[in-house]
Amino acid sequence: MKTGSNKPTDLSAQIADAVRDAIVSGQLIVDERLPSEAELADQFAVSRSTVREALKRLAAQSLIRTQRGATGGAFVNRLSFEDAYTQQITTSTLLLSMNAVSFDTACEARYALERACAPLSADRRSPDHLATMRAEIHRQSQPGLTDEAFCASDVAFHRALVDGAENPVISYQLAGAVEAMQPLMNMITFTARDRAAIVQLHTAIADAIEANDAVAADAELVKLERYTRKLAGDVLAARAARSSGTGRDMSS
Amino acid sequence: MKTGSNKPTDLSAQIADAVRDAIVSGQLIVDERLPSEAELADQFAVSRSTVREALKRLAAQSLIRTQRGATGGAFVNRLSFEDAYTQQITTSTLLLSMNAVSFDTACEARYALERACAPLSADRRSPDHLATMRAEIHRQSQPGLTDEAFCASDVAFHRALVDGAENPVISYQLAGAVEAMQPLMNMITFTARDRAAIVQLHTAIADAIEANDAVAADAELVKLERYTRKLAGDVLAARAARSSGTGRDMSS
DNA sequence: GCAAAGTAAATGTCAGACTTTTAAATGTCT
DNA sequence: AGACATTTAAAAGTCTGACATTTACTTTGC
Repeated sequence: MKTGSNKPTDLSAQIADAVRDAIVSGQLIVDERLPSEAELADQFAVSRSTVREALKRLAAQSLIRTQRGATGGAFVNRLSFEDAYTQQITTSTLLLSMNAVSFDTACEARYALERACAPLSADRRSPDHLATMRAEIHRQSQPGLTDEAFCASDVAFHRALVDGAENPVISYQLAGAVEAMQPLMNMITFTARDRAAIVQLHTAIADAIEANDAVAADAELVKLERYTRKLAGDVLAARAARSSGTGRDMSS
Repeated sequence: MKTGSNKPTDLSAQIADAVRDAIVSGQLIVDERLPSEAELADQFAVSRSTVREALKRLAAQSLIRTQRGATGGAFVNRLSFEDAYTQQITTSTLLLSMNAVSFDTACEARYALERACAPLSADRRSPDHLATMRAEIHRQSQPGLTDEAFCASDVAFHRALVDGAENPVISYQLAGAVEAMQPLMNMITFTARDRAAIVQLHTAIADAIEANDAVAADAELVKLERYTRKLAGDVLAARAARSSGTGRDMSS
């Protein structure tokens, strides 16, 4: 696949690739110390600056961490779920915002994946997750809430639903799908009626999860997806009616 | 959440964060050119090397690309799905290999998500996807295949299934879940009987997808998941029987 | 024996020079 | 005038050497 000899890239990129391969292939194990910058510079026959640029690339991917001082250096980093979450979220968000992904496509993906973990969540959810869901529903019922805060609470609600599956890998995978939707949702202005409808659907979902009723949870999620897409469709239609060519819109 | 003033991090990290924020928040748009390294060094009142290290960090996340020459510079990069795929895959793979995730947890996540897109795939799959699936099944039936090649073909089969949903966001999200399983699967030695069973299940899945039968596809995926977990469980049991403390195993 | 001072090794930062790449401006020939 | 060659300038890429800062270890002095 990657023949490598594609383009004679930067030296720093080549070095970063070499070290990355060593980490991914297991030649360098977690918490192992890399040679010092000076030694690496010798080994690769480049200057220290070049090595440093390579190390910064790896640090940006959380593959290594660096410590200063006498026993310091660059160490292979244990990629934490938390780090992976945040990376996933930024990547997903940018992917959606930069690639003219239609609202429908993103929405479909999100609800398809979310419905996948609803049965697991219905089976395993802890009181904690339920409490979070209820708390977010309550917040969403507050009248003074801005649209942004409403969306943020919406995300928190769905995160709790996903986390209820008690599977960190699923939580990680869905972090991107759920959070990346928020900027898209922020384009919608929620009327009081919209909010009431959403709160009602959220309540139904929470009820189903609490009752360990996977089928009901799925059904309510489908309703919520339909409602969300309808809202977005209305926004789109309204925009199209107002102006027929004012920059970027939400569709493809 | 992130108060920012946590630790007085590196200058290069601070600068990278500042530029990243500008990109994510939309202050810098796709293909826009950043100031030259020298100008950035002036603006942030640091040396050019420091700016360069910051830019390398961003380049590692595919947030910017750089061009040499007269009209060159650093440009905000449109994050392509392809780039996002590969990032997702390395991150997911490392996450699993470094965090003592049990085979069952990873497997559950993968099949939960894969089952989520089976209905979509059954609905929309193109002849191309079907052809790929059939081709991979055929390859898996070849006798001389190594275990690694068998696993790689397995991944390709499932990728085709996922891609059949014709939703790039789903394909992106599942790339990690599917590919990251391969190293774990590679620990299994497949007997001829195992392979035959898997090929049969794959065939059933392909048949269901071809017949637009979402329910059947889901059922076969469940069977495949069960079979896979059983295989892994046997490997685990065999190891536990042989030696009761030889380094890392596949469980938590 | 223990605390303070010193030392060494490592990363972090800086300044400046040189190299390479690239596009555009300029010049030259037909 | 147009096509081709040459020069030039701007930018990233690389190298060298120096200094600053951090941190663990060692030595010294009491």
